Amino acid sequence: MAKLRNINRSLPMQLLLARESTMSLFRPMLRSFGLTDQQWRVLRVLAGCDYVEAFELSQRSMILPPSLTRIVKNLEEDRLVKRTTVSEDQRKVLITLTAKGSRKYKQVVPESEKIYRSIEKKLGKRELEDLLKQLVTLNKNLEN
Amino acid sequence: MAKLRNINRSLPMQLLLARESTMSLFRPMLRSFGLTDQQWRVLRVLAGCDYVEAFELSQRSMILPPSLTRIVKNLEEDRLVKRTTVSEDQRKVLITLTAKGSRKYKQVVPESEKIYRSIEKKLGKRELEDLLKQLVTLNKNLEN
DNA sequence: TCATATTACTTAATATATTAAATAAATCAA
DNA sequence: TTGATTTATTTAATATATTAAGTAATATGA
Repeated sequence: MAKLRNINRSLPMQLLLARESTMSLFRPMLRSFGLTDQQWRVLRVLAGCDYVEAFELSQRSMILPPSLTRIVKNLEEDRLVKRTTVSEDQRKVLITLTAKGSRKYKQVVPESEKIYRSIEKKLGKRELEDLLKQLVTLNKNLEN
Repeated sequence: MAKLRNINRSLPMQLLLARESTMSLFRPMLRSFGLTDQQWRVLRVLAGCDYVEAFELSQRSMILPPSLTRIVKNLEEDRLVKRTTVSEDQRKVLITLTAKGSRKYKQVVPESEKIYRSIEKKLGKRELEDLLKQLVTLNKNLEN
């Protein structure tokens, strides 16, 4: 009978496990700031620019548009982001950080970097750099 | 102001992207068999043994117990798996593949392997092996 | 033995993922 | 210009993720 490769040899499974191992280190910190993983991804993109269109935000935060609609709605209720429309193209929605959102971002950044450095320490800076490089290559080679 | 590392240098983000790049190659095939990603993970574990306890299935399929409860319920409604309890410990639930589940598994395996080989071709067999090895190491070093 | 703690799983509540369909604004073609 | 198409986003429906709380069976200790 045809047999499937072992989980240790399955790229998708090892990637899932790696993502989980990694995020489980950040998650308690994010929760302590009242943020979900995805909300943090959104804040992080927004912090890099004045405003972003919904579609670009979707791509850069790796959250599909239907999910993003609700996430932005929740963030807006928490007064962390603001939505506006452009008069040039009434279909588009622009999203920006509020002052409160910006403060939240600035609070999280040093904690996030602290965790990242602890990961570097556990894995070795060179090994981590090497792994990142390979992942970037993989993503380039598999992208549609 | 403290600035966060770029997304290209973020291990969690690159892992998320890599997982997505990879799964997007398998997903259409799985859907054509009427399976979600998680249902396939469950079938795959079950195919490796006669029966599994819910807790072990949860760990090996990397699905938390509350999600697993519903996933197994749905698979049971589709007659792909069966739940039984053991008399020695009435708390425990054993899950097994039905004949129908086993047939489904055997149908998917060759298609899955076909996709896997196409990934090997795109990335290079050696590079893929190397990446897998690094991921296994990372998972070992970060595990709780 | 009997109250207490632990274990194994399920339910509940809220958040997100995925796919398809809907909506509304903008663009295009005849 | 106007009907058809495309684009940008939202709704809807179903599935899964996450955390907390609940339930029932088993184990433990005075």
